[in-house]
Amino acid sequence: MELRHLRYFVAVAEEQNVTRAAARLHVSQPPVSRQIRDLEDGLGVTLFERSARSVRLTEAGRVFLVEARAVLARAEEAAQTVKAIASGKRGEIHVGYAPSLTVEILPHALRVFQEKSPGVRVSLHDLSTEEMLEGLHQGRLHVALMIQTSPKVLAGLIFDELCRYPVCVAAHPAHPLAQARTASLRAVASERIIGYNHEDYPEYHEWLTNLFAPLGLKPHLAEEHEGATSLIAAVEAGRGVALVPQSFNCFAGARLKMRPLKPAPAPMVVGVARRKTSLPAAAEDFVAAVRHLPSQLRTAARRSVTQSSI
Amino acid sequence: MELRHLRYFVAVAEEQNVTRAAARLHVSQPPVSRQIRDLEDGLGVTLFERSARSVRLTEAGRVFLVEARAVLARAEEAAQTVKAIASGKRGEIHVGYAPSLTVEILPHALRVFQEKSPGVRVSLHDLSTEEMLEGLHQGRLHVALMIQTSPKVLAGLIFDELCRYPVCVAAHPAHPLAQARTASLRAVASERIIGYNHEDYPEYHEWLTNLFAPLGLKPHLAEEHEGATSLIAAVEAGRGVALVPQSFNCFAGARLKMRPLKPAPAPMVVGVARRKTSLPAAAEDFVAAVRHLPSQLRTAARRSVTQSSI
DNA sequence: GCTCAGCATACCCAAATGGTATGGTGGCCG
DNA sequence: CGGCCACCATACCATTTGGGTATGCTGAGC
Repeated sequence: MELRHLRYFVAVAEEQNVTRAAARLHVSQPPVSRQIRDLEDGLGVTLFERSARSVRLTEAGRVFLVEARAVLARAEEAAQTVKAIASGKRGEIHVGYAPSLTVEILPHALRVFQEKSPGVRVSLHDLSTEEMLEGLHQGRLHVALMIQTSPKVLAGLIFDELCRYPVCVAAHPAHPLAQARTASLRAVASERIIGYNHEDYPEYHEWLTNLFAPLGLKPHLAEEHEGATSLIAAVEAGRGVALVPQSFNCFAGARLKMRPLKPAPAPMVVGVARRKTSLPAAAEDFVAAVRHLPSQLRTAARRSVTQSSI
Repeated sequence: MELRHLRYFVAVAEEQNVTRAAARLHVSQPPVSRQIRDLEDGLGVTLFERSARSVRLTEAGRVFLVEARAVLARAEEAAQTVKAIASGKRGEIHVGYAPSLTVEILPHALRVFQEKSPGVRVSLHDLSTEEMLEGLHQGRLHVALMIQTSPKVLAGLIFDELCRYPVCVAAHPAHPLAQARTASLRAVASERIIGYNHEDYPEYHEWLTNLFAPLGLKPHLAEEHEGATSLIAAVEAGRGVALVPQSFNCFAGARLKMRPLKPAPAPMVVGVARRKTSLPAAAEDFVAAVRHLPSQLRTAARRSVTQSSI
């Protein structure tokens, strides 16, 4: 049994007439007769009572008509659904994100994307850097909004920069470092540093070491946290200071003070990562939406530092 | 798109391997590759990510897999359903019946039939003779359990006799005719006769006239009713007597007394009528079930007359 | 870098689909 | 009641298409 048989059958059943059905199907009459016969033979069931002048559905045929219509409708629906998904009009995408780095860009990206692709569900996953890399490789994630890492860690992935944030010291408002407009690395070097752990943030330690190396200093990494939330809590508790991108400012709010480092080291780069292998259209669309950030967001880092640093 | 495409697609998707899928489908590998390609072309959607070594579903393909399975399952179900109906294992049949004539045979027939065809629903329709004839011709009824009528009224139908009942006089228990063991036609001729109307019971009047004609008498048809229920009510009310088959006895119970005519005229024949054109298997089965009545039911008429007439 | 698993391509043959011509049958109208 | 016509079935041919075999190509793994 093929869908063609069902299409022919439905046409004949609806027209109650082989010749008209053939016209409707844009074929001649004999093939229709034969396909119907083949269908009946295949099922082992007589679907039409035939006379020389007419065809009429049998009881079994009447039931089969509704079944055949249902099958054809389901098939048509399947085709439509898959087309919608392939074109990015429908579907679901899984997006990993680092909340502390994306507080500014993610809401905007979501708004732009949902306007363009209202039928696509965006599933957001708050993950560590390592979890995002793993998720991308395993295919569980389509895209990830994350800190830029070295090319070797990004192997097999494509990373596009979205914005840069100056490195800041985050400290309790009463902390001495919070009293000046800026902070020096040298001053930070004598503080307990609250940082990230190695398992979840594979390049954080290396970055931290490299930051202090030019001055011949070594950071005192006093605590390692699993994420921004507990890190902020530790800093707020006065257990030390953290070196974080300026985007933390929105995230931590008034609980911490942020002070840019002076002289400013290389800024921290936030971007979107995805697998090199082809993505579903909806995920591509999401990347496109997130990539054309308004310029104010790209430079927002500096603006907002200015706003909050006094 | 044909079901074959879906079958091949599901096989490849499930095996994650074209070669194994081909083996499962009992065809060689190249046709499978091509059918998948044709399917993708037809849909305009890439369903597999191909490498030289493997095929993997795309996101669209993953969705299409569940859709394709659903379509195939629905098609399979349609085939099974229609086979079950054609073989008489499932379905619904519409049976017309005259309650007063079938009180004995219908329950038995239903029991036998439902035991043999538990999946078939029997829809019973309490109808007049005329309604049954019309229903059979229009196809609304598959079979009818009814009084035998003349061949010209049964044109296009097949009638099989099931049982015969002696003609009885039905009267109120206090009525003079109810006092003797039997009744003569001559005695009945002087009574008001409660009968059926012409529209619903086309041959009743003729039968009544012919019954009295040999004696040179004419019946006094005082009332015409639409069915047995109101006829019984009228007789019970003492408005007259009725000439009915002996099967009325079970139906009317103690409300009326039944007395066989003596000498006995030709008995009334109850049988099963159906269209000459082919019936659904379930309806054929029903006819078969109703036809092999146990002999006690065929002769029950006389037995039960004997039982109740004293 | 060699091997091999595994998908794609090329090409051929057979089967199946669709077309044309025609036969057969039953209803309908003159 | 007989001829006509509508309409389905059959016969047969042409074209398409599905399936088979042979083989090429590519990338993973040893």
